[in-house]
Amino acid sequence: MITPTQLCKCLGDDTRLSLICLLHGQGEVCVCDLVDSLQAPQSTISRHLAQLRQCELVVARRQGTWMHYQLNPALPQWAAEVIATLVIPAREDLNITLPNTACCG
Amino acid sequence: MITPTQLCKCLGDDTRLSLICLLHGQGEVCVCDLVDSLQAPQSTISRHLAQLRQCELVVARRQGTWMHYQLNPALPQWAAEVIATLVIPAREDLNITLPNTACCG
DNA sequence: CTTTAATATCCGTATTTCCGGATATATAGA
DNA sequence: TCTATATATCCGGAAATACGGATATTAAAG
Repeated sequence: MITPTQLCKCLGDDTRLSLICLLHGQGEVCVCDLVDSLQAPQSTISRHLAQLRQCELVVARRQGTWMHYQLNPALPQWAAEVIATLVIPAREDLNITLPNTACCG
Repeated sequence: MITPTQLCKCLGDDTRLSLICLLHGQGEVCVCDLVDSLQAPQSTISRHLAQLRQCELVVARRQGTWMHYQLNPALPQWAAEVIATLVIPAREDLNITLPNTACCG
């Protein structure tokens, strides 16, 4: 179970917070869309996603060669609440625009 | 003005999160009480307080040789909300017990 | 079984962060 | 002015974190 300190550590990085913003309020998003949106090397995105997975902030589902990520729907309530609160100013600060095109069906 | 990433970085450390827990819901607390409560070297506490000050999460008031800290009452609402949400599980996780004795009048 | 595409992991390096003893600063009181 | 107390800052070293190109893994397709 994630601790408050760990949650903050996870969210205390621009790339990871951006990923959380992209996932929040969406259903599943595949990695290629995340890489596209953030314009960062694939290995960087993948590494941060692994970290978010390890803290159980996100969960992944494989569909063929694609991986679909979403926020862990079973987060403790306080964590979900912190994320929901942060996402609003973070979207503005980090200039996050939700991708409206899915690279994969 | 603090950014969401910066807030999370600040809160993503046991010592700093503990300090925030000790200050939240209290009025002012002096440094000696904080050092006492957290059982950490004075320089460590002072360094973390300086960081919290720099991010404007806390404000300080000098009274003679003592410094009194409190949460910045003028935080952006989202930041205040994140802190209020986090403090509850953090108190439990970090075993924070509020000091009921003030070392200085 | 080979190729191709998507994603994950490895690994050496650069950067950041944290630590705490030593020292500096600031203030009150004698 | 000298002393004592509270707090802040300095500094060198240790530890953690981030980066991204190269490589490995996985699965679909031919």
